[in-house]
Amino acid sequence: MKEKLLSRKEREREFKKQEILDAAVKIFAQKGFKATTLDEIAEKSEFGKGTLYNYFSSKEEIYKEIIMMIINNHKNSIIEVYNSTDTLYDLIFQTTKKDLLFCLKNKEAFFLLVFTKMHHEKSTTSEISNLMDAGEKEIMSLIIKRTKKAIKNKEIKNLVPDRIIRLFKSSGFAYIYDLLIHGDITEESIEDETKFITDILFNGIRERNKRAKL
Amino acid sequence: MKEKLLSRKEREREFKKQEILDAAVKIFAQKGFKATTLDEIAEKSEFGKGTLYNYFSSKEEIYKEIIMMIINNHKNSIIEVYNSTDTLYDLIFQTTKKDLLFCLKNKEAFFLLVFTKMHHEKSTTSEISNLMDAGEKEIMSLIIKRTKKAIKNKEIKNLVPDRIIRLFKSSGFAYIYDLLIHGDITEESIEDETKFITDILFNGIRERNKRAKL
Amino acid sequence: MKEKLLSRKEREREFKKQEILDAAVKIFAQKGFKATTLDEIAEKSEFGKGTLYNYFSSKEEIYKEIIMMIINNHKNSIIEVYNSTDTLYDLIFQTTKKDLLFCLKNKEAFFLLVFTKMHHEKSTTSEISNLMDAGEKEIMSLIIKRTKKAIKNKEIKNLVPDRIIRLFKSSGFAYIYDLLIHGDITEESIEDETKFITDILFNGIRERNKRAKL
Amino acid sequence: MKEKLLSRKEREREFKKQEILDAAVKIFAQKGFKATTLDEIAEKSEFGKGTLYNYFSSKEEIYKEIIMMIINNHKNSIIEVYNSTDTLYDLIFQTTKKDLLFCLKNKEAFFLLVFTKMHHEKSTTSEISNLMDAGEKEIMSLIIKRTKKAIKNKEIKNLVPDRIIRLFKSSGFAYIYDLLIHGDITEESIEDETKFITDILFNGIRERNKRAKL
DNA sequence: CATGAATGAGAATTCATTCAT
DNA sequence: CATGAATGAATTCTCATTCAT
Repeated sequence: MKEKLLSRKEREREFKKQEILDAAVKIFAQKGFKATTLDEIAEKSEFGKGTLYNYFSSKEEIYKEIIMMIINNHKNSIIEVYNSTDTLYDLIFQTTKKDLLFCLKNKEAFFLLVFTKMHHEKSTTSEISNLMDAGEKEIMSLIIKRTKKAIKNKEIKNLVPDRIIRLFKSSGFAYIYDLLIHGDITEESIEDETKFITDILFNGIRERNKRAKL
Repeated sequence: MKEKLLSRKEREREFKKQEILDAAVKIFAQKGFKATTLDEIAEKSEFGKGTLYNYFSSKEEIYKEIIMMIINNHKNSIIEVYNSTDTLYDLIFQTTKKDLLFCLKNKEAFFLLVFTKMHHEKSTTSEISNLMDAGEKEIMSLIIKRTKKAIKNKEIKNLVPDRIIRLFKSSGFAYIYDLLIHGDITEESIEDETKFITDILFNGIRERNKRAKL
Repeated sequence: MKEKLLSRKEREREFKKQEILDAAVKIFAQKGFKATTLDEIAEKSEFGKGTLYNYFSSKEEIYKEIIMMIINNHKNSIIEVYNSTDTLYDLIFQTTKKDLLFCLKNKEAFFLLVFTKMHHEKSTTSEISNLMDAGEKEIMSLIIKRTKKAIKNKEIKNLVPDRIIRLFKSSGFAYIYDLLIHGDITEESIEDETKFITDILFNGIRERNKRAKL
Repeated sequence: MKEKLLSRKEREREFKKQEILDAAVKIFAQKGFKATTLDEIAEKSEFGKGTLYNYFSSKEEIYKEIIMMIINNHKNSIIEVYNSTDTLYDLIFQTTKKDLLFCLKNKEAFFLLVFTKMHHEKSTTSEISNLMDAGEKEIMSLIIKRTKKAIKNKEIKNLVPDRIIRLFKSSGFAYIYDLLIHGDITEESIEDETKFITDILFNGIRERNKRAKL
């Protein structure tokens, strides 16, 4: 919607800004905020160091814009899935699948996100934390709504929604992370992996009709 | 066992070293390696900046010793549980419970570990990564062994062990992390939380005897 | 020869680099490597402390470049004299004179050289020693050649060349040093001083009853 | 003369002090004043670091006492020779020989002296320079006296005494230095080397057609 | 706008000196 | 006296930010 009114000049500017962000996200993801230098970003983005300051007012702002970008992507993705599914299972399945795909294609962005979540670098102003929390909250409220509906509809057992969601979020997140780290995932195996994790969460892993021998 | 033969001098030295490590782990956990300054560690540990160098040869060594400490703690804890349980369920349950307890009591240590795992700061020599990987491997081999046994004994479905373990490890880890972050856990609720997550993984969350209404 | 192709930027850079070296050599000569601080060099060269690092990667590199500069100057000077003289006497005379002139104009450089020769600071990597030794060797081989020729031509007595050269080198060096230290030498008196020392040394070794064949 | 009245306690104290100085001179000679640490001196002398301060008030004082020790040794040696010789030649010959012997046995002390002479470390208070200059002056006055006598007695040509002495001092010094550095000298070759250098210098300045009156 | 040289605040590290035991 | 742990001032080096071209 914003893009509508941009002149060529402005479009070019946006393009260059994006180039810088693309370069920066990779380095930030690899080294973290503090250990990343502007020299590195400048070199990777093929701009002069001074030029960066024509687009961003500080190193921190670059970081902030990257985080925003990732969060919005993710949020929009979830909203879209939310609107096109009915059951909790489908929501979880589709979301996880989409996340996996996104992460696979934007490994750096993903790591950066994880990294920032874990990392409470106070130097990186709490503003960033706030942005993340805000995005998180919107997503959460959607999932909670759907979970309650799933309980009501007897799709799942009557468990505390907060706990379930915490488990979903964290499990999915962590599992994806582990997969990416160890590298044994391709675009083809995504459907399969997604099914694996979603099904376990929904069905558990216990053998049903037999007694475990101890 | 080593402690037996330490003289008073040596014991005092060990004690002070530990004081420094205790101060350091908190700050490292909060800010990460790069963003933590020796001035801060010195202040928090109530030693002069130079004194730190009488106990550690560099900032990085402090970090390294902390990681080692945590890894060893964790590894020993798992081994102990492994030797005192038979089923996979019990292993997961006890391990998770013990981890939760440890994490609750050593929040900083836990965050630091997570942080280091996520963070591939190559600056922080790969030596640290190696240490972690070595510890990890030992633990993994124990869990894999037990998982295979569980499949053989029909305790659980015949799923690929690696995948299951990845899920356990990551889920447990992430769930604990999430719990700690949001702070709503006490020593009393540990048993309950542990049961919740272990049971879901084992049983799933789907309502069994009824068809979900969509 | 290199200078031909330098752009204005590059020439300016070289110029500034030289300014730094000029400032540094004075302080190094006065205080030695260890006792000289970058703050002093920065102040004397009228650059910011950080700026030095845009031109040199470390304090030691500044030192290294200075030594190289001096050695090369001196070596080239000797070679030139070697090629434009025939007798040992002339070689010694001209070299000594040229050295004296150089030293008078570059007192600091000279002291620094002496200083480094004396001083086997192993901290200052042995690389520097190696550079000096290499330069020295080239010069030595020229003088030895000429000395042997002088013996063959009966210009001087048949003494062990190594010993003679050691005497020349050390005497000349030390005499110059002493002169500079006590300051009673001007550009005008150089010819005279040179003749004084060369003649004494030569009267000590000259073949008496025969005419040197040239 | 001082030693006469020392009690056992005092003698022990002097002995330990000397042990420290002996250790220190080696390190100072090798690395220079700044680069030598008290830890090194403490280790080499096999005392605790704090103990050094029971004998010397500062690092600089250790240095100062060493220099004094060396200078006095040298001065006394010269005076002795002066009193037991008549001609300039003998004075130079004996002094050089004695110096060579001293240097060979106390390499470190010698290097330290050279080092300090060259090195105008202002950090090392000018007090040290003053001490050295004072010692130097006494020696100089003796040699000048003898040189004048030698001219009067037609032992040598009528050259400016100052210049001659400068040449002797510097030549001898530098030649010895060079010999020690390159290591090809033994106690046996001292007489020979001494004769070599003294003769050359003397052949350069000796009055030819007259017999020196003694 | 684009650039990169210049800068200085800040960080890690060293080491002479002090002092409690 | 002997000791070595504690200390902080001093030093080298890094890097975000500014600014003249």
